[in-house]
Amino acid sequence: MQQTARHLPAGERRAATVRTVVALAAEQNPGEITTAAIAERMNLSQAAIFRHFPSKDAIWQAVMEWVAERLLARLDEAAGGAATPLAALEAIFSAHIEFVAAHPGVPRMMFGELQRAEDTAGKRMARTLLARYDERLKSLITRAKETGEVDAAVDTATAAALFVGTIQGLVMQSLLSGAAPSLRSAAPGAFALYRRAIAAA
Amino acid sequence: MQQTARHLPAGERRAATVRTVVALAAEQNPGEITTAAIAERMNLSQAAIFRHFPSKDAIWQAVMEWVAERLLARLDEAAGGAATPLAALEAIFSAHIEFVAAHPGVPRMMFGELQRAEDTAGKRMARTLLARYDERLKSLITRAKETGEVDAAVDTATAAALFVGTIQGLVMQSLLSGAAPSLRSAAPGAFALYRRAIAAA
DNA sequence: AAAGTAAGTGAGTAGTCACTCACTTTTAGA
DNA sequence: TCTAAAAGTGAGTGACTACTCACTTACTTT
Repeated sequence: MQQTARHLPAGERRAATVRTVVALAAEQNPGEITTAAIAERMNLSQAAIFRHFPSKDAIWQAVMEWVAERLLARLDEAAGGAATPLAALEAIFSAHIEFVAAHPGVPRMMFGELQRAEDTAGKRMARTLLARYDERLKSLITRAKETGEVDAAVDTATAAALFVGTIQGLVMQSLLSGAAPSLRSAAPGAFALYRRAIAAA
Repeated sequence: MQQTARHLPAGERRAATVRTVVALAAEQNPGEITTAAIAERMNLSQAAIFRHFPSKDAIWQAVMEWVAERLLARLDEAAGGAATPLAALEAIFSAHIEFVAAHPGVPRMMFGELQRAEDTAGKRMARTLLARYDERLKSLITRAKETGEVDAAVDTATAAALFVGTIQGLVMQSLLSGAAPSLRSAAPGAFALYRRAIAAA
């Protein structure tokens, strides 16, 4: 990100480090991001990193916290402005796509953390994020059943899983093509199909 | 896998190595699988690995070839026995779920390879596999539109992406819970929703 | 301007990684 | 039964990794 601001206060340096990791994850395998690479991107010595984080795991934890806070805030904001539960689902869908289009490294980091064998802090944070996401989806789907927008015969948990899967399908397509714009343009069509899957007849 | 067969002929040792990597990927982050770990699992010295593969990249290439061959063969077999295009899609869905339930490391390896920054042989193989998969899906969906099973208004490419996404949603759920059985039990419900998304009214 | 403190650095360390090589053991064919 | 080739090994190597530490530089407060 910014290059030439030296001697940042600790809080800002931590924030800059997190932003740098998110940016690097958009370019390379998150598992292969080294502390040296992070430092180089910030025009800092590698040793400086460890003045602000006790370990590399702590960096990943901070990054996953950043993702959880920002993503959930945007989703809640999007859902809040919607008139009906189904409209809220669509708003969340768009907001999520917008978020990963702006930060292409995020889904890669999520998958990377979830795949870790050890039970790291970052992995727990990723799990928590997904659990909270799932909660919100299930709540909205339940309410949409009550308003009659979603078919009552549809299983709520399955519908929530398909919502996430629909996004993942788009993400995978963009991973293959390497293009972020395709994500945004393909999103409306994907949600239209998802709506068909759950909508009442 | 098997432990005590020493001095295997080269072909069998290569095959055993691939099987070992697939098994290890079910237990840990594929990116962290070392040649030492592979050798240890086979009760072999690490140096022996390099008598059969010129590099670690070559191992990954062989593994991805194994996956591509076996998976596509099973999918084609499943599709072949189906009466209609939509039935073929369902058979492919089941066969795919069965495959990843039997080899839980496979989706992790796929994602791991696709995330690589460098253009490795394994990554190219993963890309090719997905492209072939996509082809088959689009062909079946097109034919299902002709028979009237699938709504002609549904976009073929989007429907193919949602098919893959539906499976990924299930895989992600099982990654979170760590349980393979949940994959198999949740699959029929997930396909039922997918069918609703694309079926003709 | 002096001094205390926070931020940053150069030069390390121990450990791990993929990969090599001179050498030994096993297998298979005549 | 002998032998050559194939399969496997022990002991390395250089490159890279997260992390440390004694020391320096910059900022802030008085």
